[in-house]
Amino acid sequence: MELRHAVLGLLSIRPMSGYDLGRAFAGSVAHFWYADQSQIYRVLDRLAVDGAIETERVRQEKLPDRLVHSLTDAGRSELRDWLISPLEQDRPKEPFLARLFFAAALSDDEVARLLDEREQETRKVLEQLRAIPVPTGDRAAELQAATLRSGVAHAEAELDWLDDTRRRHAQLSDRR
Amino acid sequence: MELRHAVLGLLSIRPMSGYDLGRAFAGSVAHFWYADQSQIYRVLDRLAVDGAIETERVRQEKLPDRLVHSLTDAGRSELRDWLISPLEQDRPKEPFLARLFFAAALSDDEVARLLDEREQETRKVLEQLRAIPVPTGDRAAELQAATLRSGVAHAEAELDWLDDTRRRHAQLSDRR
DNA sequence: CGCACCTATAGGACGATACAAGTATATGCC
DNA sequence: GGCATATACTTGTATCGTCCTATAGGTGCG
Repeated sequence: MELRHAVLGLLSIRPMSGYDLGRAFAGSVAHFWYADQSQIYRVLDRLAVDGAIETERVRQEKLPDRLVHSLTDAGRSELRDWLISPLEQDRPKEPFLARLFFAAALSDDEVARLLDEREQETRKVLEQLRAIPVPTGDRAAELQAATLRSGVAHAEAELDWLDDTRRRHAQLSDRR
Repeated sequence: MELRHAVLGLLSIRPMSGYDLGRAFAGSVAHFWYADQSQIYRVLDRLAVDGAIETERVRQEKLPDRLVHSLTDAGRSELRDWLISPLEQDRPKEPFLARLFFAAALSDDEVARLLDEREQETRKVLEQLRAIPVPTGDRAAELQAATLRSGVAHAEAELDWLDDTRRRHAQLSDRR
């Protein structure tokens, strides 16, 4: 049900086509939400059936028509209800941490490689976050900017932790 | 497919019943993996069919029999292959950040409440992490302890970010 | 006895998801 | 024309995940 809310949220900002939504999930909200293309359209179908959105076909020159979706009052109301509802229960699934937890079967080199790979990914995420234009100007923009700062803070914490973990792991290797 | 790997990982530590696995997912690995009870048994069934585990019925006094599952060579090999395979692509789904991103429709109080609730959850997570006994003694234990330290580092980063975000939000409210 | 809780395992129904494949139009290049 | 890329939308299918339900045995309490 959660992609539904993310889509409602994006449509609250402005009316969008499925393709626009796909681009948003690949860009401006990629730091906190991923969505698969086929899922996006499925969610839109359901939202339309439920009366949460309405759809207008917009013709374009030299490009295929777009189906532009906008929130209905019901959709806006549903979004608001979700925003003020209790936070979801945290149900972590962290493959990297799982790998590290069970990594005793690996050699020191293999563990070091795992940590290196994680660092590379983390630095890449940090770059991507820094490439997202920071919204400015009003309260909505500030709230959006806060999500980017969260991403940066967590990536930086991860890099610090990686340094620490590498140091500890190296000491353990030396002692063995 | 990822719960499968987590189960293989746990069984690499020692043979366990489905119930034991359930307790591990609620306890010693809760900080990085959640698993639903019914999924656990389903995964075990599949692992057995695939030859990755073998199962022994163990009788107990005053308690029901247990079905204790242990890794086969194939299962151990599968786990190892996963551990050294490339890291999974990060596909975030962060309901809290989504809520914050789309929170312009909320009042200042409602936003503040959202941040408060997030803080409470984060403090709870921190407590839970601190309640997990820190494994010590060997390399495997150190790797496991590293995952706990990651959890703590991220929770602390989150609390810092919350302070900062609250401050910024308060300033914005004052200016409005 | 019923209830609560624990140990222990299993399945149903439904929705969500990942990954793959498909359709259509347009432009540019070989 | 075929291929690549972009814009735009759609569907198939197997698996996964959630939440609910069920079974069985044991202990302790009112």
